[in-house]
Amino acid sequence: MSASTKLSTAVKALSCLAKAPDSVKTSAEIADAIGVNASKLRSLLSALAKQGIVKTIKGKDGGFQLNRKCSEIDLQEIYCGVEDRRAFHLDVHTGIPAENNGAQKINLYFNDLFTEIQRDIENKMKNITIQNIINKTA
Amino acid sequence: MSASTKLSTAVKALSCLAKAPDSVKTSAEIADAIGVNASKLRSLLSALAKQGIVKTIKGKDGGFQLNRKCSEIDLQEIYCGVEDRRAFHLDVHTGIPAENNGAQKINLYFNDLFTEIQRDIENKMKNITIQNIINKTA
DNA sequence: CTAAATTGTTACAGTAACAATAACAAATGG
DNA sequence: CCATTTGTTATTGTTACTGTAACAATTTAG
Repeated sequence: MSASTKLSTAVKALSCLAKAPDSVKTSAEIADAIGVNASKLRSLLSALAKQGIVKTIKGKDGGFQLNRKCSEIDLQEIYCGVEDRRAFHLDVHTGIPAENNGAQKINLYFNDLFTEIQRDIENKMKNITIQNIINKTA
Repeated sequence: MSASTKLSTAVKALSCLAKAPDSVKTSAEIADAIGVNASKLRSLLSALAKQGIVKTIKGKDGGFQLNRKCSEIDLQEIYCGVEDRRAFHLDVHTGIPAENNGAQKINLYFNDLFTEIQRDIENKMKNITIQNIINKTA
């Protein structure tokens, strides 16, 4: 799953849970509703559980449930929970150095630039909550 | 080659050419100087030639040469020349639709969001020229 | 206590993507 | 004609990814 696909899948699952915040839904139910594989979804939701975004209930009659209000869950933390790397990670070619310090300096330049871009993106995502998305897609 | 790697490699090649704007360098010379494969570099530079960023000279004593001043080449057009997709392409999971219009709406939402992010990135890159990078990494 | 259900994680096979290189046709100039 | 260089395609090995299955661990019901 690409990073951006994980993000959108997680949002679909969360907004599915948001339809009945007090009930418990199994991974199979959610997976069926949003059209993804239940096993993949479980690993996604278990990551969100570690972030405290959802609550998991094991065993018979178990499943998943929102752990917070939709207005208190933003895209940035979903992303960070679901992906080990930083948001929209970019990389440069760290090829052979040789005595070639020009290429190395350009690598450093791009590392800085990409870091800056990532920060911009994360700031943008911090301001978008699940509730925002539900409102816009209702 | 990832998109971001192509971009940084292209910048290395261009700043290598910029060291002697009036001379012609072969792909082998440039590849050796920046530490990448000559064949890969040729396909990268041939894309930049189609954009009018570099000039190519085939045959004996041929090679590559800058076609414009460094201050008139920006990162955004390098990126677009070198990558067929748009800058830092992101995608959503376009899984089975079923009667499931909620998930589809979320896909549309993310398509819009990612498009907006791409536009932000491209605007940022438009303001950075090869000359800027040379100055900062000199 | 036993059985059923469910999460959480690992494994796996098949496929796709990628990297690095090689190879060669096309073009060019001497 | 020949040497050289680009531009493109093919090849090969490796890595990554996808979708699925399997199963241990956990929990509740009865």
